[in-house]
Amino acid sequence: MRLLVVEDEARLAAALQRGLQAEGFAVDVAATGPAGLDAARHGGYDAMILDVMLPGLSGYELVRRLRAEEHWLPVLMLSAKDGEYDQADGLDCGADDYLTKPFSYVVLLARLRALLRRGAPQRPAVLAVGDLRLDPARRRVTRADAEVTLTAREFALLDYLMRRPGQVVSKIELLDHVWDASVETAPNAVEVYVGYLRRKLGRDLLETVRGAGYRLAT
Amino acid sequence: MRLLVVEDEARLAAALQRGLQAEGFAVDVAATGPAGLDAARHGGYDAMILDVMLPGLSGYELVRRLRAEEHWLPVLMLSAKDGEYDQADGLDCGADDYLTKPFSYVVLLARLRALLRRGAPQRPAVLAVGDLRLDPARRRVTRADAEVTLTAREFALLDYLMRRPGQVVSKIELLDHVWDASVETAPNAVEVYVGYLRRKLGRDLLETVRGAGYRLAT
DNA sequence: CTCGGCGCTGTGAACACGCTGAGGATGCCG
DNA sequence: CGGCATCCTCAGCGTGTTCACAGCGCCGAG
Repeated sequence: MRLLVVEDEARLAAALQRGLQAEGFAVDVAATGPAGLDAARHGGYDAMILDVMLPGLSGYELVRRLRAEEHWLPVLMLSAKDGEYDQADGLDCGADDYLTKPFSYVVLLARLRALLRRGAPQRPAVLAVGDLRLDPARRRVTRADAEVTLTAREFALLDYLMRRPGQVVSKIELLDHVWDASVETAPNAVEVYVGYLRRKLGRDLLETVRGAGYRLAT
Repeated sequence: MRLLVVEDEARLAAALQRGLQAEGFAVDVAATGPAGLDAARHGGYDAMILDVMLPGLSGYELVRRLRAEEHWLPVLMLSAKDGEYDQADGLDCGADDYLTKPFSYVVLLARLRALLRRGAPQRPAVLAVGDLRLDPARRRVTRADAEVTLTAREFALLDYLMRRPGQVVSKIELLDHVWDASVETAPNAVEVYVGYLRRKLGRDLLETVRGAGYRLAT
């Protein structure tokens, strides 16, 4: 289990890190809001413990941004304030649980375990770009509310592109991530499948960037 | 949204009921542990607010029994004690969140909303999808009110799929969860059992998603 | 305008995937 | 011990999917 602790008070951060490591967690620490957001985005953590008062970016704002980007990492918020409206704010902006300082270590652990037991709360329910919708769990794709049936490879390709809307993705990158990396596949295969997707979803969706790759229209 | 409030203090129970009804919830009240357990078992509620100190059966014990019977209703616990170990106990015995008396109404609402937003893993007592019904306790399955007899494996497979209606479930996942994980079983076994289920329950129920897995029709 | 290279697409072959009937292994019960 | 139910492997078959190939069109540079 990997945890991310975002806390600027060095002593508290260190104490948390030591304590949680003793419980068998792998713990990374970030000391500022932006650093925490970055780590949460890229880190593959199982949960985050997040202070509200942070330099650079408040905990509230951090969670809001994370949720806006469809990251569903469980978040346990810590706050020095104990006014009741703060708790409500924290939960409403997307945190999963809330603890007021000073808190006891035992309570922290119990809450954390409850959070982890629950697992990631919601999943990226559906990816949406324009009128295009892709539901990974149900494995369904619709364009303008019309269902489109895709083969496994087509689906994987679209999934990958929809997670990077507006970005140019090279054929090499697609071969590495959508195709089996161990099998040597010609880049032309990507062109072929882009062709299939265009035929099924409409010409306007996938833009070719000559010499660089493909971009999903936003 | 239907709520169950289990609270023996009449004044508090009435206050909660009035307040929550004003928010648009349908609220039932039970005044004792056994009555609460009974209501929770049979009621089809979306969440339960549960006092710890109850006549007949403590809140801890109530949740424990509920969970043992595989009811996964979200539970928000209320306690007059505020010793930290109580919180830990409450969470560890299966509650989803915890509030200490005296609490403010605003906080209660925020927590409740967070709980409902999270939506505890839906596992109702009787699973139903379309005209298909599966009762885990009685181990019975009916399709259009006609009883169908299944073998243990067939039943376990259908059970797992019915808990994820509309979602695509891979053969690997099924092998991991429906079959004994320690025994190496060929993926073909899943195909065989899907075939059995189709034969007994009708062709239309289980859709195969080539290259991905199976999906229970919604 | 011309040319080279990149990307698009129709064709078709190899392949992988999933379905099914047969049957062996195992365990339970009379 | 024999009969029966259940579980699961195996092999064959049909079909959808994947991808290489080759020819062509188009874009951009010179």
